[in-house]
Amino acid sequence: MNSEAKSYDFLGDVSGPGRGGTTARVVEAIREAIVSLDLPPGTQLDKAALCTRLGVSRFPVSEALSRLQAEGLVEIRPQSGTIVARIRLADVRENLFIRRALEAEAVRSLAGTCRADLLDSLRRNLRYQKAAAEAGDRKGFHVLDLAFHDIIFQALGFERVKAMVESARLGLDRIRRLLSSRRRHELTFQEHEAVLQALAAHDGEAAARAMVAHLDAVMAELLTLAEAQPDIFADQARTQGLAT
Amino acid sequence: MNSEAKSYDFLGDVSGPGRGGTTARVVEAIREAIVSLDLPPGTQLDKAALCTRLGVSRFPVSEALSRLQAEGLVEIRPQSGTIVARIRLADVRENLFIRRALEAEAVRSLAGTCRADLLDSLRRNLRYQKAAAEAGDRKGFHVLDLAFHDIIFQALGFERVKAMVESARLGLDRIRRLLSSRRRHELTFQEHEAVLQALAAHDGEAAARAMVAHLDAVMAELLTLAEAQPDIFADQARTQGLAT
DNA sequence: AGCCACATTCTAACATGCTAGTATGAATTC
DNA sequence: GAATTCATACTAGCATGTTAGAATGTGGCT
Repeated sequence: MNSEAKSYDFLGDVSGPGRGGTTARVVEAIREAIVSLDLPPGTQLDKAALCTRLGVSRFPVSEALSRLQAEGLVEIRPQSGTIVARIRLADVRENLFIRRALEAEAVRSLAGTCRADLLDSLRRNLRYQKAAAEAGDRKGFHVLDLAFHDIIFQALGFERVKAMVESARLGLDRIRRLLSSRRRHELTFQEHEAVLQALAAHDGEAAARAMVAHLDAVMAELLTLAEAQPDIFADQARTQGLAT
Repeated sequence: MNSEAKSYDFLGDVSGPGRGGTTARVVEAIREAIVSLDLPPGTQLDKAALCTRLGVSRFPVSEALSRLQAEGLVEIRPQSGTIVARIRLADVRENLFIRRALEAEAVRSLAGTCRADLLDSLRRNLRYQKAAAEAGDRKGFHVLDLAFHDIIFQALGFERVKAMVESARLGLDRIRRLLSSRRRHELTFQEHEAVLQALAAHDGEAAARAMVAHLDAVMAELLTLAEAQPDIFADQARTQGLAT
């Protein structure tokens, strides 16, 4: 049974200074491992091994897995086992729905009152994006992409909204890894720029439209990818639980 | 110190059939107590008393409180204590933002493809709403109000979105209790009807506008109420942590 | 009298032990 | 040989024990 060692070497360090925050760090470590595909979809998680590897007890691990289940990254089968959630097309759609709704409303709501320093931050970010896209720096571009959206939510000041969007984005990141391409970077850059333009013009509706267009473009590519690599997806047609 | 008994009599029963789901039931019980204002904002929670009252150990209670913190209903002060979150104006704004974004996008996305049975369900619900409003049945109307929004998300089929909206709505329910009035019911009914009209006409944008108008109307009343009863709110101006 | 240091006490966070439910595989029966 | 039943091993969920940190109140000091 335990033919594979399950050493979980790739997991980050969770040793913290004081007492508090252990659970949060465990969440972070496992989430990172899942999103980076070090833990591929469908992998069974050995809780005991996780505890020994991270040097913590089962309490924080249990709670961490529970939260990750809420985020849709793992699937807990009661009394049976916990596995890394397979990527379901329905989840991809849902996560993109969440991002479309919240991010569009964010820019719509910001356009009217957005301050100059916000625009400046976005402009600076886009300059870096352009450079990263031209240099073909995939990882750098990804970081800047995240930062672009983060800047917007920072300006909005809604912590829970930000957390929700981040959660939705993480649910998509496992696929995005496979999607990252130079052409996509250039397109993303242009789409981001359109958002900025609309924000600068204080046109909320246009900003929302630009954001939706951006996310829909990503969605379209993800779906194309899904067609090409059906093996990493679970249950395309059945058990999707669409409204009856 | 323990001059008050802290009997927590109002808490519902959490005894379940089998082994699983205890934590979920504890969450439900405490959440209900908070939303119904049996546990007023600012109340300190006695974890041990909760355990004895509910007949469970500290494990499910801890996890339940942790989840409720994520929902913004309680505030955990490390090593110090847990209190029922005071209602912050910023949270009200955030929760309404979430609802506006997700519910508007929901009806926008549904308008194009909405099926006849969905419209029928909504129509039936609105007939009941009208009856409840005219009869002055506050509790009944509230239930129907929830059902109206639930029907929409049921049709959408996105579980996590539904959970997010529900969480946001619960964060607002503590105030809504104080706001529930006959006039508000009539207005709500009319606003709901506008949403239905637009859905029936397959006009997504109009449906979204109607939904936003509905939620904004609620928001306006909540803010008016906030002015009138500032005592239940915490820190109007300071420590709101708006983007610096 | 006002202020500061210290100790007590309370709490959440963490570790560990235990139980029940599930799945798997082997043995038995048809 | 195939299907079914039973035993075993494994897992999540729950209970309980332990520890570290924070608030508060008290005593001494200025």
